[in-house]
Amino acid sequence: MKKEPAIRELLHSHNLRTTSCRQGILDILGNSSEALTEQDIKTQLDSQHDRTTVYRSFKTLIDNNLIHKIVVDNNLVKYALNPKWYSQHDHVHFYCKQCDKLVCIESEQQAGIPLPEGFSASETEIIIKGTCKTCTE
Amino acid sequence: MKKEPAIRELLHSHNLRTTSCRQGILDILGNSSEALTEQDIKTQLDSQHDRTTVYRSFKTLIDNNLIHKIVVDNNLVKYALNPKWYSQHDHVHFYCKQCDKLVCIESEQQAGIPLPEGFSASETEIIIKGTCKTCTE
DNA sequence: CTACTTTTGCAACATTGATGCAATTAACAC
DNA sequence: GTGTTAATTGCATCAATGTTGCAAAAGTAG
Repeated sequence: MKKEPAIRELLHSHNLRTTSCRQGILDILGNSSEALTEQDIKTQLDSQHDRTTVYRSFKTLIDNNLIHKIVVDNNLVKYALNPKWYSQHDHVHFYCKQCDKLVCIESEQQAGIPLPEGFSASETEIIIKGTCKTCTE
Repeated sequence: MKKEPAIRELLHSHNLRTTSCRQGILDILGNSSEALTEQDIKTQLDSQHDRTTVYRSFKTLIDNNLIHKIVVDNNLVKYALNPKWYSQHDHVHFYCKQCDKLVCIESEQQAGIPLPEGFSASETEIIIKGTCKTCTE
């Protein structure tokens, strides 16, 4: 759970001003164990903001590597705070088809998919779909 | 390279009528070694079709597992014919950051990403980004 | 508090996904 | 080939989202 001074500091360290929209987004995502949709976040924001402002806030935060965006099934869009291990490991997302939840999973193990001759990989995006723990029980 | 009778037969086996739009899309994708954007396909179609028709044709073909859709970087959308091995193996896409090409890669090896307790996977979507053979040379 | 720079809100526009409905077309039987 | 029927198209229309320009408002440093 991120507190205001921490958020302020985080933004400041990226040369970003502390605005209620950015602060709210980071706070909401920081308190969530799963990725959230734009709607989820908008309804949780205490102050109303223009659509463009929210859009630009997402963009700024993404550009500064504070959050990231995940698209599932080509149309479901969710956002998540970048975890501490964000850049160290392969980034894997798990999507539960039953409850629609999307969570980030730390994967220390390289996926290790063999590529044809001459191809070289720099990034790998993985979305695993299935059933989460809660829905299995 | 798919010929018209083959396409007709393919559509028929899925209880779909042979329309010039569907036929055109399948023909174009069948002759392409890479995934194409909606624009790519539209410009290659000989007859003009309404936006909705093309949209619905994609939808129908996707629903019937004849083609699939790939989203890269959350905004680039491409379509590809479903290869013969489509359902047998993990489906891996390779996206070349330099030339923007997107190709399907057959991956016999399971990605084998470890999931937390209680989570079970049914599908895995993988996009590998990097440099393709042509751009490396 | 002031000055300066960033950020917001609004207008505006493009693209894409999606649906209802009447007109058109494909497929099948004859 | 013609006719019948059901699928498909084209058009209108709407919602959601991405994007930009610009003047007003707000954040920050001194």
